[in-house]
Amino acid sequence: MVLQKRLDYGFNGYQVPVTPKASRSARKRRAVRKMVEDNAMGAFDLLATVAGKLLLEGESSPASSHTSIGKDQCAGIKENYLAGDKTLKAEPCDRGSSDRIPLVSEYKSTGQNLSSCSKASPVHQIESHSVMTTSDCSERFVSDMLASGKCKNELGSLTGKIEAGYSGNRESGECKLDNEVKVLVKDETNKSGEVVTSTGPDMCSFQDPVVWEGEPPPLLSSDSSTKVPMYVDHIPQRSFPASRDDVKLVGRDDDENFFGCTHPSTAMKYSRPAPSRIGDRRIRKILASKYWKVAPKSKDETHSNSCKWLPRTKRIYRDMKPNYHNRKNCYKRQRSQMNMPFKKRRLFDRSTVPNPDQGISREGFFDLRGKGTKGNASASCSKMQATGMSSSVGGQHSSFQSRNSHVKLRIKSFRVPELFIEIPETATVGSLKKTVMEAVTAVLGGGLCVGVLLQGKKVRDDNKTLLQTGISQDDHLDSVGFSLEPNPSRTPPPLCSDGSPSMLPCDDVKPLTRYQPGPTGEPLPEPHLASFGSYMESDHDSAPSPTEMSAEKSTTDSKALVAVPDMSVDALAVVPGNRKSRRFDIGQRRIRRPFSVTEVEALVQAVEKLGTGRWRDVKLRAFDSAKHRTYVDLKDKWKTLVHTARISPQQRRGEPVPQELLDRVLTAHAYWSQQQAKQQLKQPETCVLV
DNA sequence: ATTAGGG
DNA sequence: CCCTAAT
Repeated sequence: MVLQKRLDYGFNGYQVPVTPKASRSARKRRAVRKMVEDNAMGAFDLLATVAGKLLLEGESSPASSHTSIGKDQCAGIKENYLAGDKTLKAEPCDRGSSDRIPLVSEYKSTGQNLSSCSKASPVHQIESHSVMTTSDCSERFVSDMLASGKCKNELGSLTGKIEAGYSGNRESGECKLDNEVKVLVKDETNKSGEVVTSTGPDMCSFQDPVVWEGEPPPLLSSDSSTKVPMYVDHIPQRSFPASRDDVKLVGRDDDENFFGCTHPSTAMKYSRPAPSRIGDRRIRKILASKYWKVAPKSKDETHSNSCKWLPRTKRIYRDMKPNYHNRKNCYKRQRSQMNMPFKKRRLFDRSTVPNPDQGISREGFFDLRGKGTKGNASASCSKMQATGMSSSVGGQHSSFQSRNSHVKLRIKSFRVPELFIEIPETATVGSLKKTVMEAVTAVLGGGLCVGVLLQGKKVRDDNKTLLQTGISQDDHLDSVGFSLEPNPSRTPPPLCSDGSPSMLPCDDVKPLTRYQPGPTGEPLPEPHLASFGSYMESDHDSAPSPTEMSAEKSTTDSKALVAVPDMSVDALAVVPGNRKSRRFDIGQRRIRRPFSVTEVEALVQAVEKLGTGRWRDVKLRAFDSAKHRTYVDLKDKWKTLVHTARISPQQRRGEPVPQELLDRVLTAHAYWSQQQAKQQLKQPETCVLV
């Protein structure tokens, strides 16, 4: 059975954690991994939650998958942040449907905002609650929002409220629900934070929770947005353009200090009517059970138990819980961890992680979504999006007189394209979840690149300035878009949007494929491998510009971004359009890509000729075009092949490797082992001689 | 950067 | 597949 589903995420606001500059040193990168994970966790949590039932509730590893997503997602956001400006936001996707379902939304400032209307309303409560608690970390927010059973129960009503509010707004004709993600930059000092944002006339509710340590930022007043307490320790002295409708965030650029925490906010929209621009921001119901067929259990690889190479996320999460500790401590810990061995660090993380998740009700959100989306699921379901990772950047653009040459961009939303999943009817719901999660993780996790579109055309030259490309021009602001594109090196084949039709149907019921790896997977020596390799071409590490990625169809739905002139003139300079895509892969575990028989064949052949111990050469010889197969991978594969060949066929798993090949493996292995032994004996002599 | 081996 | 250690 093949399940196809496009996932749309609508997230409401989280502060994107940023990690220190990725160092070329893999080591350093690993070092920050932990940090990233910690920070990303919260954001992702929210994201994942919003995403719907993707979460692996209970059973296996709930949080597991999100982490990875969060990491990259966040990385991506940061990417945008760096590339664009300090103000990036993401909003729920538009679906062209009339109903929009805000998750934790923001409302028009027109006084329609719910919170102001009913202080006693659940919404209000929740928001307040969140605001208050968020004083810690984004994670906190999420947990708070979802955790308490109370919240859970209230969500239902929240939904109602939201809808009501929404409709009301619609009538007014200018109401927009705007869920956005805010990127906040926090200062290392961590003293007081807050930020930004809009403040509606009646945001009293928000005020309370807000605790200003020190003097309130000067910018608050003029804006019509909601004030939200943030973890921003330091707020830049500069002020925001008064007319800005959205929340802005300010912060320092230094990567090293960039240590944001996500944070949702309930901002109100500015009253300026700008309906068309935004379009429907409906959050699509994601995994409506209705549309997902679930089948009875079947054990298999789904339960990664059998998989020795359990993805890190799983491994970690098995005993790790989201980290919802206060930011300060968070920071401290991270810091302290910097000095300990990675291994130890990991353990440390696990043990220290509190256990916040308890009682969290993800259902709440889900239900909310479900209700809101009403019968649109089917529509959206069938709606295929040819574009791979299309993203919609939307919003209105405001023409601010720029005092300086800065451009502010706001990304309204990013959409995750279809995922094709093939899973036996006998699979369990749990395995389905895992599978989906894996697929999602794979996409968001490591396979994304950001593309920049201008008037529908991709801007490939990363070195051009915004000015040169025209992105900074007011009249072009509407046509600037960003797209999330598969990062060849990491994107799991299955995800390629429209891509190869081969992956769609897949009638042959395979044992239990993850998510139908690639074009029914046959990367191979000559032709296949080559093509495969080319497909996976650019490697993250070398992938210079996201924009270079191929993305046939530029996002049609990419809308305008808000460009807001800003002061920090150097920001852009700091983000020279080259190779920062590296950030995407920080701490991201590679997706699992089982070797196909063809690949095995190629490997065996190469090893027969070159022998073991020359993996570099093997790689060059047989897998040169397969960028995702490193010599280490090949070595590992050989190792497993040898093992596989030695065990009984019954014990083997995965795609069966022809016995013939296994025999060759043993033969070759024996031969080369012998050769190696001989060398060993000779070696001493030569040494002595020399 | 490679290789080797444990996890 | 990851992580280290040793080259």
